[in-house]
Amino acid sequence: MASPAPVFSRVERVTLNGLAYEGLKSALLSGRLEPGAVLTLRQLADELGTSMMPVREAVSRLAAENALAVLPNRGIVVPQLDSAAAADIWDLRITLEGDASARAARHATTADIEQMTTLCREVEVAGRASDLHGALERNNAFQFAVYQAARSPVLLRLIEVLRMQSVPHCSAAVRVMLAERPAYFAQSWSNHAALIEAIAAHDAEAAQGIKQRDLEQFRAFVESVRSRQP
Amino acid sequence: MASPAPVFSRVERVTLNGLAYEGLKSALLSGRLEPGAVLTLRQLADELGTSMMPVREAVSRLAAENALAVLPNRGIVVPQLDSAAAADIWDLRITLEGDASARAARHATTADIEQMTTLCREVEVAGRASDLHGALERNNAFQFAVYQAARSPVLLRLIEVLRMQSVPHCSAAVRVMLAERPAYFAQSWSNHAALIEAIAAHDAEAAQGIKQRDLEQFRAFVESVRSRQP
DNA sequence: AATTGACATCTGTGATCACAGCTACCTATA
DNA sequence: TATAGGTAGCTGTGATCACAGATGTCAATT
Repeated sequence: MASPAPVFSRVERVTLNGLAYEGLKSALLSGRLEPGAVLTLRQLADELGTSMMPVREAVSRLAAENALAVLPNRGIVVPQLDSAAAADIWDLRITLEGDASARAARHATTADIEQMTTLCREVEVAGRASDLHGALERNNAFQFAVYQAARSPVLLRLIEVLRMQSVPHCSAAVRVMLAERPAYFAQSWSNHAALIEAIAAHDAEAAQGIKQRDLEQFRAFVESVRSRQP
Repeated sequence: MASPAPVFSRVERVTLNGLAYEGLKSALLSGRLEPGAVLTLRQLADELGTSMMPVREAVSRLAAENALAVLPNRGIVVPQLDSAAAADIWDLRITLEGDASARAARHATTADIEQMTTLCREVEVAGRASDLHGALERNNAFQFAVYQAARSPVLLRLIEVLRMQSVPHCSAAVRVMLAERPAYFAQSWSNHAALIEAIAAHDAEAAQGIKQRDLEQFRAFVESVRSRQP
């Protein structure tokens, strides 16, 4: 039942191309890039200490995933979503992240649940310490721990792609939340606790419902902030 | 209500990079590339009459989408899915293509339904004329016409990504089907007719169910062929 | 004073070159 | 004859260069 004793972890080739991609992906997923922000290949290459070549392939990938947009001879921009595109992505996020939560409830191991619990507690600790940036990061890690437990690499990848488009669109709202509404955070903790509970009970439908309601709530919040400050 | 009279269609920049990507995507989606087939950048560049540069960016994108795999210093290969990966992709195809069919039922216009009907009839005509390759191509066009009617560019893109991984895995089974089981085709026509009917009636649940059953059937067929000839 | 034109400067795109890594073939050895 | 070792010929990766296109500035013109 256990694997036959993995003495060595498989070595994986690392390319500058891949590093550039991971760096940009992480910047997008953690909300460090604002919509409308303009980058250039040369600037990114300088920051990475490489030539333009690896960066342009990374950007090319991100552009294919609509996570970045290339302005012909003007630079690279983080796309600004109109409301139709945003709604499109929200709907799919709710479908797929709900689905992933349900699958996590079906397949999560004890170790998975332990990790979720740990991360969830770390979010809480960071929140209480008013380390909001840290709380956000832990929060992200928690959610991806859930999706990882779904045991579907393809689904995980799709969720990543959707989030790379969605997160920048939410970053303004997140800033508002951190500044004005730390109470909103507390609510999300209780959501997380309920989610873990459902997953631990292997109740797929409950997990899916909790996650979807959580996302709907957040979506409504983001939209209310956007309508307030256009 | 109508748009304000578009006199000129927006010009779109075309790059060799994009052309290479589209060419490879089309080859994958139409089943012209077998799993295990090995390509090289230089060969692809020669075929396109360009340098390696545009090709490698296109390949880089496809590799990021798991539609191609890069063997470090050995070439580029169309991935062979193990049964776990195949099951993963099938599950998601059934979810998302079912979802798209439901959305199509909600949003399809008269023009959409007309186009579906036309394409469906063309599949039938090609099938009767024993133009199996043409029938396959029309069949693909029909399905994407449905998904296009879902009015969700993001969902359409996700389906494309999944299909690029799935189609090569099915190509052997499709070959068997064309050779030995043309009757299977007839069945798919009736599925298509029922799907159009449900969409025309704006019955989202029915459309979703029909599409999902259709895919389950095809999945079972593909798996039976694979287990027969490993 | 307003408008038009040209130019300097920046961008991404594509081509070419250099290089390290992996295979597979082939030879020399036991 | 079987095996080990070396080498030649591929591969993708990365760097550098050349170029066309878009933009914003600034001056000349009306």
